[in-house]
Amino acid sequence: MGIASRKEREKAEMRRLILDAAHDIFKENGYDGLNIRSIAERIEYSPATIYLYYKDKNEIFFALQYEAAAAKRDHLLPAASIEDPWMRLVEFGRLYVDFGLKHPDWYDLLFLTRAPMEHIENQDCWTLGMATHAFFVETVQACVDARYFKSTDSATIAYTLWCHAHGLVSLFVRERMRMYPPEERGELAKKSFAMMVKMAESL
Amino acid sequence: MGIASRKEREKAEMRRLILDAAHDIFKENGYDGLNIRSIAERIEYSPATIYLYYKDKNEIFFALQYEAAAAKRDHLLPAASIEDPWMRLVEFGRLYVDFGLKHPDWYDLLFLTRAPMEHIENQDCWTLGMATHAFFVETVQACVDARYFKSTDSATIAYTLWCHAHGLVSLFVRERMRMYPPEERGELAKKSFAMMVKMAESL
DNA sequence: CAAAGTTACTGAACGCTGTTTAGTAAAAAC
DNA sequence: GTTTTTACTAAACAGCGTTCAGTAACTTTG
Repeated sequence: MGIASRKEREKAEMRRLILDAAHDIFKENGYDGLNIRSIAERIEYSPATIYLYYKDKNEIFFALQYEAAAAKRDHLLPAASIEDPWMRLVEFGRLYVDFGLKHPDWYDLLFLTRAPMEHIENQDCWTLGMATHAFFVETVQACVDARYFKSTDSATIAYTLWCHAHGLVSLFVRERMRMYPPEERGELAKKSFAMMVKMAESL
Repeated sequence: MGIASRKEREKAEMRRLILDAAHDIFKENGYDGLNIRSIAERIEYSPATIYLYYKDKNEIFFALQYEAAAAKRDHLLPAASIEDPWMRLVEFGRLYVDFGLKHPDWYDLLFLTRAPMEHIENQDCWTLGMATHAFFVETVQACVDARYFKSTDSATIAYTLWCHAHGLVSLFVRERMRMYPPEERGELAKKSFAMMVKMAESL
């Protein structure tokens, strides 16, 4: 029992060690700088060893995505405690955009990476993301229930708001805003968010 | 003179040959399937020959981006002839989303690829994209001038509309809509676009 | 405690990328 | 006809994800 459980613990520790290294490298050098050999070098093991703990690079990628999803959830958490559904929705949106602009690499990992989406539905990161998304949709539904909107199509409302926020962050993250001077971009994002809130009020 | 100009012509033809091959491979196998060796094989030259006509893969990538930008411009062209600025704006938006959903690979190439953005401002594809973007902003301005909106901040209006359209297409292209059944996605996109139009009317 | 069996790890390789270099054969210039 | 320039390629390099045979340490067994 003792030895078996120690082995199990060591296995988990090693997986953690690998993931932490991957995490650090990703933060320092982005997705492109992250490769098996760089992880191996950092933890002072051979590249082959990585494969004894993770099936392939995708598995590490999914684990990283989970970290990002958890960070996003934590970032949005303060909004959850706001009583008024409309205020909660606005703050949720503000924090969503804030997360994207503050952590472009993580937002990228979560929403803009092409990577291995094949079976992402079965991954923890997807489950976690879904929970956050469900909370968002529920908040919109709460607004509908409280007659904050004329429209009652909460699904479309939620989706439309998400499209705007996601588009806003995506244009930032993938640097498609070069037609606007860098110093104006933040202001423009704020104005656009405010405009969207205003528009939603008269929805 | 004769020989020099023939050589020049042959050089241009070869560049065209390479680009067409790259274009076909991209359409068939996506960005990931596109590599120097596959281009070389298709045109029946050695990989090294490619480098006599294009500095590196990025240069081919930029040329492809230009093709995509041209295809997008052509797709949006029908909107340009609509007299009424508001009708023109709505049709422009509709066609923009339509282009993204019909040609996800090209939209990806234009707006979602991480790739070499360093000096894209100097590239033809950027210039072309800017022209299209300028037309869009001008249309919004025309709407403002014709008092279609209460707000007069045309820059923010244009940006907000773009964010929504871009977000909508991006979520499709990068497959982040798996929480919605496939058969509902198209309908949801349509509803969301209609909602955004409605919201813009009361802007 | 020693022998046998199992586990953890690695060096070296494979096949795939983008890219460079040295060399060759044909075309052009003289 | 000789020399120079051009067009092209085979082979290699470095870096990637991944696999495999082999080794050394640890665990179990007698």
